[in-house]
Amino acid sequence: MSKRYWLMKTEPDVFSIDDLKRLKRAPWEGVRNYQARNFIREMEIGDEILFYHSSTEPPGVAGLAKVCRKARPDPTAWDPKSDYVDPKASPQNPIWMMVDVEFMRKFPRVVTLEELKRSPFLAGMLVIRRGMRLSIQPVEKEHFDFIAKMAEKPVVA
DNA sequence: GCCAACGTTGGC
DNA sequence: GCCAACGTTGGC
Repeated sequence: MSKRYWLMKTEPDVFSIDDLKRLKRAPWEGVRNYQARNFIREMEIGDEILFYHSSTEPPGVAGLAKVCRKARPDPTAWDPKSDYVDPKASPQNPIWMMVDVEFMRKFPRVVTLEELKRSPFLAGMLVIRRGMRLSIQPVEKEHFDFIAKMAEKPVVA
């Protein structure tokens, strides 16, 4: 199975690229959407991730990470103290899964959602679609590479 | 803070 | 199984 590419959204107030840089590796907890969960199941070690900051100003891709541990049950689903608790989940029926992710790098600048929308090359990316709330999305390698390059260049006005 | 878009829930 | 009501996401 060849390497795949993903975009993963997080609110930086909750978990940011700086948090991952400090921790080096971390479990990606709290995914509570079936479509996103199914993508988590497909992830392989070494898959690369666009680390996307949402609900912040500006929203955009803040850096890169990679999958460093395959999917396993997300124990926060049955932790009553967790914000992500789901009464239907239990150790016998975990429902929700998580992978561990490893820091690769923080971009010298955020590649903003606005820039992604403006780039003809990136037309068709899921993240720029109106109403797209999916927190984990597959990404084309060409788009992934292009965004990594954008991060190294100044914003085109 | 607003609200469009979408997912989930639950009555029927 | 339909679909209205409700809750959440996340850009703006």
